[in-house]
Amino acid sequence: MDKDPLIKWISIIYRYSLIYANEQLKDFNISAGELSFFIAITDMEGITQEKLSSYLRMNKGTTAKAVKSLETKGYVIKRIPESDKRSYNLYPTAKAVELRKRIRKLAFEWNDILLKGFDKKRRKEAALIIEKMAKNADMCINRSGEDDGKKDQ
Amino acid sequence: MDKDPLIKWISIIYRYSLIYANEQLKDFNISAGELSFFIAITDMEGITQEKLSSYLRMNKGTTAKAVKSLETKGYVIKRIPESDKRSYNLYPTAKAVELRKRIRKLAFEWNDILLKGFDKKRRKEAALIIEKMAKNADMCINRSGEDDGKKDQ
DNA sequence: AAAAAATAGTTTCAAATGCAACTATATTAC
DNA sequence: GTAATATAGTTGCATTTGAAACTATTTTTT
Repeated sequence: MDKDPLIKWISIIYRYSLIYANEQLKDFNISAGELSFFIAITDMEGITQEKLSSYLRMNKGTTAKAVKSLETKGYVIKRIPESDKRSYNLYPTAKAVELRKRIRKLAFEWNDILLKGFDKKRRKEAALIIEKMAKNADMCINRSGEDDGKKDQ
Repeated sequence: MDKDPLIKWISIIYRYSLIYANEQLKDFNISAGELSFFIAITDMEGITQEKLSSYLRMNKGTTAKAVKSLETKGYVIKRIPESDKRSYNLYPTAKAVELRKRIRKLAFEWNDILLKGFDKKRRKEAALIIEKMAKNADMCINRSGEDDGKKDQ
């Protein structure tokens, strides 16, 4: 049963997610790599790149590039706050806000594809498991995931 | 609960897996991207690139590059079979076979990190869920995953 | 307040990957 | 058996990403 390590399947899910997103986003001039940044910025107006990086667990260089691209494409505006001139607050443009719902929907349609054949209870279980695994990974790499101290359950 | 789409967590798990593997593999002159190819070739001696691509669900171009790199590094030998001169059979070198166990162990140590805090039953459940999700993704992108026809369970 | 350290972001380089066009060989159709 | 199609692999180009070195501010130390 554990002939293949989990990472084999995770890798497939991740790579196919990018393929799917690229296909679906073709008409919007947003790339798969930019998707999570787009969603986060439209959801959390005014967020800084630093916060964005830590929220998505992305390298800050990656964040810089994605944000710059979204800015060039007219989806994001950067504003330097008086309070800290090193940083930017990121705001979605009207054009981005207009697309927000459709783009978010797309991410959740992919959820439904991944969870096809799962009943409600198993969907919830899947979400919990995946999120916990990500937090375990985070804890290992950054020692920053909150270890909730819970024992095996 | 479903504020964030699953892909956010999948992305974190995948990217952190690469970071972990790159760190752990430093001494072996094998990169994270080559890892799954290394394991598959040492497990399935004589496999072709075509089969390898379909087994790992990797683009054949990606496979070609990874295999070439593993060959350059002295881990893989390509042999053209009489039966089909277009293809290669891939064999691990002695050097690869020698490392095989340690490299495989590494992949499963990462499993243990991801599944920290999960009891036996939940580990099995996690493996089933992840594999099913990957097959759902595969089905969507390639219409090739075997749809087992099972209803929601 | 000057020096040192921390923080926010950018840029360069390299790795991982997909796609599409390409070559070479095999198989199928006619 | 030749032409058309399919299959196996390679290569060039683009995207996604991380690491590390860098600049510019801010905060902390002394």
